[in-house]
Amino acid sequence: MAMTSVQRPRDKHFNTILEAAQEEFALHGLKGARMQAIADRAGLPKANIHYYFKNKDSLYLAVLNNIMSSWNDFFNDVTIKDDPAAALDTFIRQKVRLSFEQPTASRLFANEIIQGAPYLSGYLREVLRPWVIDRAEIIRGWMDAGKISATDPVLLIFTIWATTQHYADFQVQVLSLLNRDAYDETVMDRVGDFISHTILTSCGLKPLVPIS
Amino acid sequence: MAMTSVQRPRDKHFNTILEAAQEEFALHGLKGARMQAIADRAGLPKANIHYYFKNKDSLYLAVLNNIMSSWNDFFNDVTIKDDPAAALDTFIRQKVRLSFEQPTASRLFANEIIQGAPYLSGYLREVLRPWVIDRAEIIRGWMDAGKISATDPVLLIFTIWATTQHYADFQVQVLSLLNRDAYDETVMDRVGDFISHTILTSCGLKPLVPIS
DNA sequence: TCAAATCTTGACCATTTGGACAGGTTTTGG
DNA sequence: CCAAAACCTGTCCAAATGGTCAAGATTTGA
Repeated sequence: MAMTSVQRPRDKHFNTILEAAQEEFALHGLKGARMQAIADRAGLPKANIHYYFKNKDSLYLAVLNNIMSSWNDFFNDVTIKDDPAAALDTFIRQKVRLSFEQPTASRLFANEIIQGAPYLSGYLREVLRPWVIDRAEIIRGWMDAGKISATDPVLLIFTIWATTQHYADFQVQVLSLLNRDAYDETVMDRVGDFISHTILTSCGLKPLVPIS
Repeated sequence: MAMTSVQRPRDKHFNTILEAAQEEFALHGLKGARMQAIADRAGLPKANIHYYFKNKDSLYLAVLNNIMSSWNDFFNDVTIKDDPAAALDTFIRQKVRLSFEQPTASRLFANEIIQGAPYLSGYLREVLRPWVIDRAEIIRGWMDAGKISATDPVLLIFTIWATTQHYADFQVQVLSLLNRDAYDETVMDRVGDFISHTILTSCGLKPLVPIS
């Protein structure tokens, strides 16, 4: 965050540290994460971390900011004129992909929220709430136009978030219960199909893909 | 855990400590929680905690065991002969009630799973997996009997878990986005209605309650 | 080429943290 | 009533932890 605008070659360390920190904070939260563990994961001496980041808090904030920028982008371009089935399906599959391909970001966010959002309360109030109100308005527009059946737009968004992020936050549980060692494209598609089917059906829409 | 079978009067402290620990562990995870903070919350000197529990790990385990016993009880008695709509509706509403009334238990569980389930991997493998397989069998029975439409039983269970526990784990976010200070019976019922409607509809069942 | 700017790191420090323990108080059971 | 058992807690300590710093290495740009 407090870096120079020019991207110097050395700044690769900057990103290495951010990634290592993201992993550790996602795993143990702010208090639980250890600076030494972050340093070890980054393959750098601990003192070097403090050259780039003043302290633990500022590193945590840098990681958070780095993540939150691209959190719900997908649904931004949707308008009332769009086809709800296609729009919802796309949004769901993008969120599923994010959960499968960048689970640590989701886990870090989950940790922060579980812990009471001490560093994201402002984000929730000033960024996410307007976003939700805005998107809910579009969904309500679809309802009024008779394109989807009556529903609660905000709870619908919550449901999409919950079902998609579940596969990132609870990855270990899901893998254990599916008796698998790792996610793959097949599982991701199966989950995308299922959630899309569930949401679309509940909105009175015809599912784009049948469930196998 | 390592207590005498007789419930002595003094053992009220035992439960006080368990509750305080549950709160702190839910908030900060195993590493992040502080014994002093648990002691403060319990209103006892830290040394007293160590009289009842050998160390931080054993306290954490005691809290986990205390929680996991009554985690998915609700769905246990269901059989193929039962009406799927009623059974699913009941299960969903019970889980929603748990999320609203005992959110810390859910948050502690979430923390443990996010962190890779270091203390619950055995539980996942030996308790939860058989449970899921068993319940999935019943749902499959409903499908075969033509009582519900084709679906993926395991992903259906995941979806119910995800949507219901979301309101415990992400309580702060939900409250912020609903612009409320606290949950109440009204919100809980609205959420129960919505999730029940969503799940039942996706199973080709007629919702028990219309969405307002 | 060379001095300034940038970066790296081993060694160190103050504070926090989990935990031990001895000496005390209260309860229990005969 | 009394001794044994159970319970309580102030005090202390070793280890872990976040963070500092100064000396040195490397890079930059004129």
